[in-house]
Amino acid sequence: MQGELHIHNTLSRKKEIFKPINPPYVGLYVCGPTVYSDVHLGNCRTFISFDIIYRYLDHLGYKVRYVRNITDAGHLEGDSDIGEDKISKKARLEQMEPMEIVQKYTVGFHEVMNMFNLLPPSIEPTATGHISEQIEMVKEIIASGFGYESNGSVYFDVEKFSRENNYGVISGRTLDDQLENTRDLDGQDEKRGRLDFALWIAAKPEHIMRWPSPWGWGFPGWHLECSAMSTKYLGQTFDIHGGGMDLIPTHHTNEIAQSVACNHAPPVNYWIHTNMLTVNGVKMSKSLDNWILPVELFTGRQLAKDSPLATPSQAILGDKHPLLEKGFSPMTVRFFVLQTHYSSTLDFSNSALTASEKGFQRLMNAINLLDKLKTSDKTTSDIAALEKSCYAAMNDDFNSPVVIAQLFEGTRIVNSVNDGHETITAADLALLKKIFHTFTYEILGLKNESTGGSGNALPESLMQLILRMRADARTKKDFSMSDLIRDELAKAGVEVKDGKEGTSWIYKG
RNA sequence: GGUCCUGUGGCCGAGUGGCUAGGCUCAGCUCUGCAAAAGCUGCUACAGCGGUUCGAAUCCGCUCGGGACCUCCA
Repeated sequence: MQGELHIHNTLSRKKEIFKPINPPYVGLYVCGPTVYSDVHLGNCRTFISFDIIYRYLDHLGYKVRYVRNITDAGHLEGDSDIGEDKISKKARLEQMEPMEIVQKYTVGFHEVMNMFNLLPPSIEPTATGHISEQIEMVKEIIASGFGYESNGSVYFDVEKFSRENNYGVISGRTLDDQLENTRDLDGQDEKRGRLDFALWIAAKPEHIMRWPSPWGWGFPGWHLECSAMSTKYLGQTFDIHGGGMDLIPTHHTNEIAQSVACNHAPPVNYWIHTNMLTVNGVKMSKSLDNWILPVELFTGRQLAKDSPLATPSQAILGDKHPLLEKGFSPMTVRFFVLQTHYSSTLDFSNSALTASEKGFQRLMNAINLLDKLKTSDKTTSDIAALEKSCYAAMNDDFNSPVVIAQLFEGTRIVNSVNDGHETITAADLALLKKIFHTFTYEILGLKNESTGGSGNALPESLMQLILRMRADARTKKDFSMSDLIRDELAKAGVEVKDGKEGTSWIYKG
């Protein structure tokens, strides 16, 4: 009824018709954050993108098991497999237990996801909670001949794997190309091949985060957790795996190799990768100094240097942020993100955010008007066609910008009916309401932040009183009084809108 | 250096062979005590050069610009 869903698959670099392995069940795995620092806006962009993918699959009636991991161990600092665990390092620097670091940033992550109105995943497994599964997987890989031990660490033999498998199946790169263009890294004596990566890493006694294994005390390699946990919860081959496109050449390449070596089956049917968020055309990343934290974006101010906790509710704010002219609400940011397709780079700028803020308010105003529209015996616009266009857009690889364009067509209809330029039947109005609610709230996951018109009883009755006094003043041509009321309300964040049917108001904050 | 992606109107941003995307800005009009809101109208673009085609922003080639990955990164 809603047509076929097409998904751009990184493996084929083409849009393919989505066919689940075991309908109506769908397995969806997304690489989650490493909780050693705050999530920045670029991370949020990816998770927002997969939130609408999850929501739309759910809307289509699929029973989705959405797994998004928390990486709380095994992610190395530096550019080789001999560095320090990022969480251990942060714990040492902040003089905290590693699990305190993990807890602190996990709580912050959840709070931000909540502000952006993301649905929680079905399962949110942690790497440290699945050490034994990872050890079992390493054993399997060694047994299949693709892993080898060296001084208490275990490495994956990429060249051997490549003889029978396409190691670069997802990156599109050949082994020769990768061998030629890989830097020589220090301290790799333990590895047989320069592309080999760590499955298990031996830890020195002073290392805080370490676990016993058949190869001695150590901790798992970064790529292993996703293979182990996706296999455990979604099976050896599952439907969709997602993540940022910067994960393709290393993390996902190695993840596929491990899974194939262990399970002898391709792990994933559809790979979805989101593009990067840029600032002035350059990727926002943790290593560059151009990142913006959600709490900074919401307030327009910089996080104070001595802010103890990075959860938005506990943050201490300092001066105005150099990249921000003002603060933008979470839903404005979410709307801004969804106005670009997930596969395109999204460039951050104040003017683009401001444009989205106004557009989003216009959309919300139209939704607020829906309940006040008068119906007649004829509809002048094709509402059914609008619904069809919305589904067509979502089915075309989750094209949220086009869905939004359709919702603005709906906005135009609502406003025209409200102005008396167009008419709508009761049945079509019901359909129009359904379209707005389904796509704006349910699928795009937006919510109305402003409380205007019909909201709480007390502010509503107070506002009606004030607006009646203003109307009286206007009737008596006491315009200095009516304008004073309007201007003072504006200062308080309340915008009054005079229409043919009287005056309405909205709180803009 | 290698691999890949990309260049759309004042700004953001869809669109992969023919049919006005959309948002924001700006100008005019309608409505209005004025303003705002809303509606209508206008500004009608596809980096440059060449090729394929009846027809290209869309396919191919070259040139120029931007970016990503190759090292931790969503």
